[in-house]
Amino acid sequence: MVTLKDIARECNVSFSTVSKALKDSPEISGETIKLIKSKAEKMGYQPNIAARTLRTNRTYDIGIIFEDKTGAGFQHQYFATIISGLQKIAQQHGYEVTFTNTSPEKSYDYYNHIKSRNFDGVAILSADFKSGAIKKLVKSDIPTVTLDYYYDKNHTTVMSNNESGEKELVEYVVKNGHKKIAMIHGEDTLVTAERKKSFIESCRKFGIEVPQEYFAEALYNDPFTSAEATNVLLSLPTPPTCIFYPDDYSALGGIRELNSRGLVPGKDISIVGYDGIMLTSMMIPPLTTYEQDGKKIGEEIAEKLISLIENDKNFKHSHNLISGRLLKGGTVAKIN
Amino acid sequence: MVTLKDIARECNVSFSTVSKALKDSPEISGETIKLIKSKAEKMGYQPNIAARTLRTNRTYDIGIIFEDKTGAGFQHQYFATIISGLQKIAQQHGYEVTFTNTSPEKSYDYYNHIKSRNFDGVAILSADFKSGAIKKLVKSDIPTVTLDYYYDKNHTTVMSNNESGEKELVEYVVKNGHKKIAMIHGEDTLVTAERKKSFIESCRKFGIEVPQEYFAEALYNDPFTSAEATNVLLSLPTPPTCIFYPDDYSALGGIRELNSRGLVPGKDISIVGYDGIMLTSMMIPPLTTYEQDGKKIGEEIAEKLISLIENDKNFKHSHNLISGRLLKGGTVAKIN
DNA sequence: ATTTTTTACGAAAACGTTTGCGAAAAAACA
DNA sequence: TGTTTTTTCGCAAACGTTTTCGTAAAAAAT
Repeated sequence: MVTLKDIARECNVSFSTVSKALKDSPEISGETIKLIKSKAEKMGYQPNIAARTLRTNRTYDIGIIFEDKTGAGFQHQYFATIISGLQKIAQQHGYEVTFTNTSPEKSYDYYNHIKSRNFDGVAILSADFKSGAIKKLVKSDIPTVTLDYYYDKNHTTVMSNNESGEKELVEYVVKNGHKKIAMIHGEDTLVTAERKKSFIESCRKFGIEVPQEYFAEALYNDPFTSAEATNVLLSLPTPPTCIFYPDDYSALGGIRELNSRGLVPGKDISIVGYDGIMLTSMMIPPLTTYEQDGKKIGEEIAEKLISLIENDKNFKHSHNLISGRLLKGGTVAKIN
Repeated sequence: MVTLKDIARECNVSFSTVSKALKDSPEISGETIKLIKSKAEKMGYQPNIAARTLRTNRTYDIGIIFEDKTGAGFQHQYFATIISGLQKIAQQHGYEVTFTNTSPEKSYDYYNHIKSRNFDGVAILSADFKSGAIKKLVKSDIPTVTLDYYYDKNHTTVMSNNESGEKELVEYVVKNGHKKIAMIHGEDTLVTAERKKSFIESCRKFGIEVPQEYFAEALYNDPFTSAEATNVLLSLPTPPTCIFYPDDYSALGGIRELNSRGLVPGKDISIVGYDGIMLTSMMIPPLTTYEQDGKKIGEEIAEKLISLIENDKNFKHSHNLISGRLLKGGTVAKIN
């Protein structure tokens, strides 16, 4: 590889002059800068990042923490688009994105690992946020931005707007005449809590008090537990006319159960999903759902993280809500 | 951060002794090794990777090239599982995985960029393999493994076994009595060529010569072009009884078209997909398709790449075929 | 008891940058 | 012309490792 010294030799200057010239130092005259730059270009110079890092403690590398219990991982559209958006912005600013190793063991020391790798910052997309390791990282001097988890005023997070998501869905469903609305929700997380809260309050705004038995728990993105939950809800003395699912995959599981009972979504029963994965738009009828804007979320994470890294003077920690949009499919029947 | 010097001070030895002790050098006595290691552990020592890289030219970092024209990217199950498998193995060997920046411009110098980043090796998952930039990289001294593209004997590739995939599908379909079998294939790539070839030869083995008009082109993973292609095939004087789709998403597009014609897959018409994405197993009936083993492919890529990096003496460049398995859904009707 | 070998460690160079500081040359001023 | 200021550049240290080589002490061999 061609180094600063090689260029220096060609230009008859010292290698420190080359270094300065390449970053437009005012110490170096305009002519020599021009000379050096063209020479460097011609020789195909690329700085050795490791050497730079050693000296400056900057890697231009953003770590991503993505603890993937299921192994199915980021093939979910939500995460895939987030990562895609994140990488796009990072790349625009000259950063690379690396999937940093996640712990098989519990007591993994993320902080030390990341210090060792010299990441400029880290985006925590999926993790056990309550664990000591993650907390230590977030509270440390390493710039971090979290996805869908909120600690306090002293750190930055980007969250999908669950409140508006549920609100829009409820409004749409109620407008179609539904009053007996049930919710199958995911396992107990911050996101789940937010969605439940908004669901309940949105219903209340229309004078609807959702009874306890209209709530059922399933696992996110697991069509089987949601099918079961569907079964439970439909076996109630007064079954709901509309069922909310925690996500689109779960809704598909629900549809299977409904079909086996001879019920057609959008006619005999109404359902809504959450996420807006591509496939649901191709179903017949398309699933009514709330599309989260993963791309935007990823971009926002990258932008916040980079201004944190680069010490933007007017950076303030913030809690960013990214809204998506209602996809009116055909699985909500108009009733009265 | 705690460095070698810090540990040396605590142990009353030189820092070079510490360095050696930590990697079990025979130069250092057993006792001092034990002492140093425990001290290092206690102090939370993590080596500075940048410094190590500068000295050794090793980063323990694997670059991934993933040119994503569509922006939809690795949310496709095939790539997602590949990356997941790759990362798993990499992590087991102490490597990190980074999505290295891909070029918006045509003449991007991957080679220099990767040299600059000091990646130990790079996995080329998706790229313009015929471009000069990629060729230069593959022909260089940087260890590379490619996915689904084959150059020559002097480099290593891992490919999904398209030959056996098509063969198994054809066998299954023929066994169900089909003789008029059409193929919608994707755009012209190496993979497409392999699949077409195997399809034709497998049919021939059963005495079936596929007429020219039974081939139609669509775009991979695009339900709309495949719907159109479906339309063309069904409008033929003698329409096929079974249609092969380039992938599962395309098959879903086909199903829409079939439905709109009042045809039910698995009864009035038969179809098969390719890929085995999770969702197809939840359809009613489930799609008959060939599941590619992305996880295995990713693992194989990582293993090959790492032995290449670590200069395994008995490493030989190879062309690795990874087979998947037939998923017998319910979209192939038995006819006679 | 002397010589040789082995063991166990330290000194120092090197990797390629960035950057503070000093110095020579040029320009400005008196 | 002599002095000061400014411009432009080179020197050298530093970042934290790895690794070669040298060497003192200990052990073994004579």
